Amino acid sequence: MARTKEFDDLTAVTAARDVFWERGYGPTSLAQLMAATGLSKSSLYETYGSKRDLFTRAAENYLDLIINPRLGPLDAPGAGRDELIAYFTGLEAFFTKAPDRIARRGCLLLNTAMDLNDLDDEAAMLVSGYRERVFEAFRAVLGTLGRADAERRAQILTASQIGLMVTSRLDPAAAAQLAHALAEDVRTW
Amino acid sequence: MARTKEFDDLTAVTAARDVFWERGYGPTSLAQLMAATGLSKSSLYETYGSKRDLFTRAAENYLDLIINPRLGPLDAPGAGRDELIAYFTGLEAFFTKAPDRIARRGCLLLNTAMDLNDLDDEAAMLVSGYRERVFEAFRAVLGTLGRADAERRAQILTASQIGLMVTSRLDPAAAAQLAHALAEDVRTW
DNA sequence: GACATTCCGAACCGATCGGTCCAGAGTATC
DNA sequence: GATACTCTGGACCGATCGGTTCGGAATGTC
Repeated sequence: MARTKEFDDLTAVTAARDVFWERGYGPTSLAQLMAATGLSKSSLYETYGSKRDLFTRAAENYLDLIINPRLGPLDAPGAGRDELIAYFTGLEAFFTKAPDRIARRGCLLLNTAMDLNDLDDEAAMLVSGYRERVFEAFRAVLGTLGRADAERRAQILTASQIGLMVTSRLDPAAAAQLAHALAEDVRTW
Repeated sequence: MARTKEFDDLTAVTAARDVFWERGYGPTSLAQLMAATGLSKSSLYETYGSKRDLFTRAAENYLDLIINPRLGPLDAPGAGRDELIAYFTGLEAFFTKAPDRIARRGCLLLNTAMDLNDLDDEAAMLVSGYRERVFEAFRAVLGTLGRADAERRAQILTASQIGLMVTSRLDPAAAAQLAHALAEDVRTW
């Protein structure tokens, strides 16, 4: 019947995701996406429609493969202080061990939030949704600890988490220190 | 002798600063800088050299007129808990009262930090320097409170402050809430 | 071999970018 | 009025951008 597909969709989208992640949506050019995916411009256009559409695929990939695995343990029923500590120590280990290039990527969604002028309402909602997702996860866990100030603590923790990802773009070592501090802080609760 | 200068340097740089602030360095075009400053492309080029040089001037303006006035009270000898609370309640008031356009600007330096690929080492150091400036101010104040965990608290507070500015770009109302929460948190120390 | 499909390279489009240059008008001093 | 400086508008540059199209080679099924 026909020639078989020669490239893997997941591999290509993941490669594109990493470029968007490192460089942001606007500054990423089609040429860089071509180089990263190994696909020609024609193939990219035919397969994904447009740069913007490819970014949507990349963001979905990011949520599925990066965010959800990290946040998953916090969502589990019965998750409490230990899971929260493990969350931050996990990030500390990541910022300590990961190659500089990787550690400096920060958060794909937060990075593009600063690009916001170039993006559209859909992208803005994506970023806001991510922030609320993190907040709700923290709030649920803090709720189980029975603290009266759970709501406030969750707000501050969410902000710290955002600050953590931004800091990692400037200084991965400082981000590792910060993640450690956050884990220690949670221990004192 | 000669014709007198017809525009005010401070006014022009401040106008350019606001454009960079709202849109980021990369996405800001010369046309937008011309519109904001009221200067022609020729005048901009002759006076400031290049877009990049103008950004440096804008960043200096930002530090002098925006950052230092806010952080000043924290630097004053004898500054303590009250000044810290006032700092965050001041931000809360700003995010509550300021027009949406203004409240959503976030922090000029943090915004450009996400643009980092487009920028150079000088810009990266500018942003890192800003972060350390905030951290040192917090650390000094927390030191006077005689807490054993002053260093850790300052790290977390710095991250929260960064998260606060990023949040303001997504949702000024949430930023106001967060600033309030931070002030309340400091009160409990 | 006929056929369907995948994939690529290259040419091309219109637009925008930052930057350069210059002729000339405006405005001050002497 | 001569002179010196400011400032503008517009033409222009080379480069890059995302996107579009097409011819043709490659690779599979039947």
